[in-house]
Amino acid sequence: MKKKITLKTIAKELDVSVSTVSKALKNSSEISLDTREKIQAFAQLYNYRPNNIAISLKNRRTKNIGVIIPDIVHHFFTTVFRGIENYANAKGYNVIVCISDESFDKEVINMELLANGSIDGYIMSLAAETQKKGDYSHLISVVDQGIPLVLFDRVTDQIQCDKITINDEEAGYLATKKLIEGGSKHIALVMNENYLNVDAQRAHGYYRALQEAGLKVDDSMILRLPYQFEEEDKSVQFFKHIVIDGLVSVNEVFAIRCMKQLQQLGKKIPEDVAIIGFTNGILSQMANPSLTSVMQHGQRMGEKAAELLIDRVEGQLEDKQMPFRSAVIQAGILERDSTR
Amino acid sequence: MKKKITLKTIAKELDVSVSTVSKALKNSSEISLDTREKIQAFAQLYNYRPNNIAISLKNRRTKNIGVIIPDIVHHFFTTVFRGIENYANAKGYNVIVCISDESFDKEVINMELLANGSIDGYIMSLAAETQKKGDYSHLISVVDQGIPLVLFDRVTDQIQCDKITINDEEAGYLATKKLIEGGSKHIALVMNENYLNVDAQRAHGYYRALQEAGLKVDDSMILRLPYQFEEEDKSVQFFKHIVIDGLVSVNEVFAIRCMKQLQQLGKKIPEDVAIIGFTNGILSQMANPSLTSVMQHGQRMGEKAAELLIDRVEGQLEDKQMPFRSAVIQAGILERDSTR
DNA sequence: TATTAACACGAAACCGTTTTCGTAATCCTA
DNA sequence: TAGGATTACGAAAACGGTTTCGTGTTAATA
Repeated sequence: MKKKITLKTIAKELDVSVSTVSKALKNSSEISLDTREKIQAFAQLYNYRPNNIAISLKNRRTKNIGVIIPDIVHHFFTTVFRGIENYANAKGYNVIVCISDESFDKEVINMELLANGSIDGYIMSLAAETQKKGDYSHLISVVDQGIPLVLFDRVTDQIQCDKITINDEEAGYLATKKLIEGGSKHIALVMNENYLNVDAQRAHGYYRALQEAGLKVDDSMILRLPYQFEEEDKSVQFFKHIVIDGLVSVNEVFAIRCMKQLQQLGKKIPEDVAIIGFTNGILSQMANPSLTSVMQHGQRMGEKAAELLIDRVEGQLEDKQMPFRSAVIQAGILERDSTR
Repeated sequence: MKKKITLKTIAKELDVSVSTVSKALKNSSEISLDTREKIQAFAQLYNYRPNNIAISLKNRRTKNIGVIIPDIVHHFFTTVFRGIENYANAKGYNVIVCISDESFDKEVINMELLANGSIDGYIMSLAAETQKKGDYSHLISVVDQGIPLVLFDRVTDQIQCDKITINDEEAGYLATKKLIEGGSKHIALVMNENYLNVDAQRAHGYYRALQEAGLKVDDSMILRLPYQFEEEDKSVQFFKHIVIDGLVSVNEVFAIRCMKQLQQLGKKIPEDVAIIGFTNGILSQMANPSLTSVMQHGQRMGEKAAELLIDRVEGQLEDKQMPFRSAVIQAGILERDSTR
């Protein structure tokens, strides 16, 4: 087992000072070519790599970014994460991930865990519980300390920071309009039983489209589901009692779950009921019939989030004053076989 | 914006030495009760938190673990990751994730990125390209340096380290046997076109089950697919030319893809063709009919991997000599509606 | 030949902790 | 009251780098 090699080791071995070694390895012209070559050769031979931690301490920055997301087993977050990782790695940053599991407490603990110098900034999407509770003190504290923070998808007005979302209201509107254009008149909306700002936005769009088309807006057409699948699902009762010919879902999981139940009730998709979901994941692709869905461009969102964060982190180094930015990614509809 | 507060700040403010502050905050009896209380109160008031980086440098350990996986948009890896994160966080460790994207070069770069003190150890699953290439020098180098390494799922005999897998051969055997017991006689096997040790193991099990049942083993019954979906899929031709009544797939994505194509050819599942897949993900649950599958217990695997790694990291601190361990998680079959 | 400039390198401070060791001041004991 | 023991704290080294500022030696200039 090889021992770790440090500047000190090299210095001792070559009988020069630590500073000389450091400079030589940076190819500083302050050091004679002879010495430089000798030191570099030695370092190469023993495969010297500077200790990141020491450099972090010295520079007061880690080149790590912290990502806190509600869930990882979820196609949308997974694609966002891939985007973040992509961009960050290209810029020489590492990504530390924590999962809040939709829990407020876990979110707070995770932020604490990363707070003390482990990272240069956060990228987050709020836990459902946090949004419900409306308690953002942990975020405020971070922002107060001047630690860069980027919020994506599940954002809040309560915090002043960089944000990145899709145009949820409009996407909800367009999705609903798509069904209306296909001839649907009784359109259900399926959303999370927990309050989420994105769901609320999408619901606005849904309402707007209905009103514009002169269709009746009726709260009994709204189905709220838990994210975890339960056997005696509320949706079973819902579909038995409510007659619909269209369905908008705020995510693909609910859409597919509902599609299956409608099929079991003998409905044909899209002939009897047209369905459109959010999140264009593997589930949407593989469903039978495949699901028309709103593309959220998760990867692009992740890349943009990382870009905003790293911009700010590096801006801070030069004492640059930057206003907070809000980027909006335009969602698009990918038409497949579940709509007409 | 609040300035960062350090031991030095406190020391200066309270007119004591840094060492006194440090000890007082650890409640050392070396410091008088009076002074201790004063310092603790001050620290509390200004919300002092020790700098993790400085502690890492001092302790020569980071409490970070590096995870390198081929893909994150993949249910199995995602659940393993959740298990790792779970266990690690509970032990006070952070998780840094890198994605190799099945590429050898990226794997090497990612390892390098984390190599120099950023983490206390690695948890990895090999990229397809790495397994194909058979070049493990980057892993050898890590092991040589005495950095703990745990390999999961996609492992190799070439490296001496802790490993964790499922009983792939047997799972392949049982899956195939399940179809045979359901009456299937012409069973296809679908696997990745890239070489993966897990696929090879599962294929062994498949062969063994066929032989045991006296069924013909025929390489034309093996379909190799790219992980990325392509429109003019090889499988189309395959299913047109080969008559089958059973299908074993090494993952759920291939299984669902094939199921859909068979359905389009007018086959009934499971009456005409029974299907069983690996990876019990959301896709399997939501498919129509739902997919019988081999549960890989990804989360448990992740937890176990983290346990092995942290054990070794902390064992190293006490100079404990530990033999390398290989844990095997028993896979199980979850029967749903795609088999008879 | 005296003065200065250029060159090549080292000492030391610094980043924020922890920890060992030393030492004044007080206390107890014989 | 001299002696050792105890208490309460500080100085300094260490972790592994970077960087500023000297400084001794040689080379160039007047």
